[in-house]
Amino acid sequence: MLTLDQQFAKITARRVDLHSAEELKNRLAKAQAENRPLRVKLGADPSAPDLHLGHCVALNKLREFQDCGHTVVFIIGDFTGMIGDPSGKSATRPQLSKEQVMANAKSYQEQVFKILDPARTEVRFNSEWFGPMVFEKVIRLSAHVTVAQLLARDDFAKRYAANQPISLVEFLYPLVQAYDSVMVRADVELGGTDQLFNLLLGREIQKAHGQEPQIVMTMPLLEGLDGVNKMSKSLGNYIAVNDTPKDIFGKTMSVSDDLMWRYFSLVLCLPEDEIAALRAAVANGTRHPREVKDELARRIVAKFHGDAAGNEASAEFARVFAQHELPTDIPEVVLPAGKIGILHLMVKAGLAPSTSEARRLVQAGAVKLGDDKVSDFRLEIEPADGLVIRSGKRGFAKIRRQP
RNA sequence: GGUGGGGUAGCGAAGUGGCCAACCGCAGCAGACUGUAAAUCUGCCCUCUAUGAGUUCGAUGGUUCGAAUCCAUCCCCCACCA
Repeated sequence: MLTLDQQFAKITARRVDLHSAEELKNRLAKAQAENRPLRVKLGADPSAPDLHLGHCVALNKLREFQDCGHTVVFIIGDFTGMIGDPSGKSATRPQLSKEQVMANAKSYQEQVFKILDPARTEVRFNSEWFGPMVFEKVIRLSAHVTVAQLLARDDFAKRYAANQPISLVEFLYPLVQAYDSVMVRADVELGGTDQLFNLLLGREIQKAHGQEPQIVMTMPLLEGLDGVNKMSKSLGNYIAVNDTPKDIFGKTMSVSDDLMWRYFSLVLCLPEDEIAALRAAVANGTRHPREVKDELARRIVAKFHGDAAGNEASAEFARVFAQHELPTDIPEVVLPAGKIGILHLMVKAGLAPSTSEARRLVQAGAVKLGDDKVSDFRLEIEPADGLVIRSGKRGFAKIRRQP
């Protein structure tokens, strides 16, 4: 059992904002005195069931709360998901059917429990309270915020200044999220730094409902594979928790050296002093950055697929990219007898989306048949069984002749 | 309701009768360099039965030898004023 100070230290590690440290200490003490766990809330949008490492930053934190004995209240925003954004302006808020929402929620839970402890998690759907809500209540709720307050939110402020549209729906969503906190009686709410406004609004709305305001804590946003933007599905710079070990490993290896420390901290929750030691080792040349990154990648794979998968992915990676050997699992293309043009062969093998693209690849010198570089895109071959075509560094296909 | 500004390839953004498959930037892909790094440099970046052809510039119809560009109708978006 951790002391209150130990709990506090664990819980507040890596955070950005905390409102307020004082309140959190008091609340932790009170919880212990009353022998009840804190209720720690996290909201999830049910439109995108692809959980990635960016989401893990907050999930890891929730897990730390659980390890201290607290309860996570995981809210699935099915109500808002089913409304969507009727103005059609937001790609992140498509309108979803009940079935879709349920399906997404299910896969959400499967993914979330790779990190969270199901025994200490309460899953709630916000349609439970928003479904039956009457309009009068909505209006009363909206009376708690002013337009100026909303416009103070960073992204709204920017868009407003740039004459970009902001729909009323978007104005309403922070209120929805805030009211969730009231309904689940949240003690703490967690989010990325971009959520700060919404989380703080939760405090106001709770106070208005006679509740003690939740403690608000924000976590850093993890940069994605491009090293600049926050990791997100729409930018395609993400590592999904459901990616194959091979993909997780490969993508992690492409993270820049500068950024990898953040992955150690935010994804693996490695203590700061250990990270500092690793950095020092790399800086003074005792350890090679590639090797350290290999360890990072191995551990991330292990987190989701187990240690064995991590080691395997590492070995496979070394074999294919360091020693330039063929991977063990090359997809096969089944071909009938007869000649085939190289471009069509590539499209058929899934190495290029169109013959135009295949031609570009050939002209760029990216294509190899066996060990020979293909220099003429008009090349026609009589494909041999077992012949390997390569496209770039990571495209492989093996020919299989139809008998 | 009024006024003004818009809708161009994944995104942003030029082009306002032929030189336009459409400048440029970002993203993406490949090559070089490497540690599959990152950064940098170079090339590519609608499709195809491919030194040619086909389909693109909100939609439809029209003018013209020729339209992303002109005209008509329609659809959609944005800001400002009320």
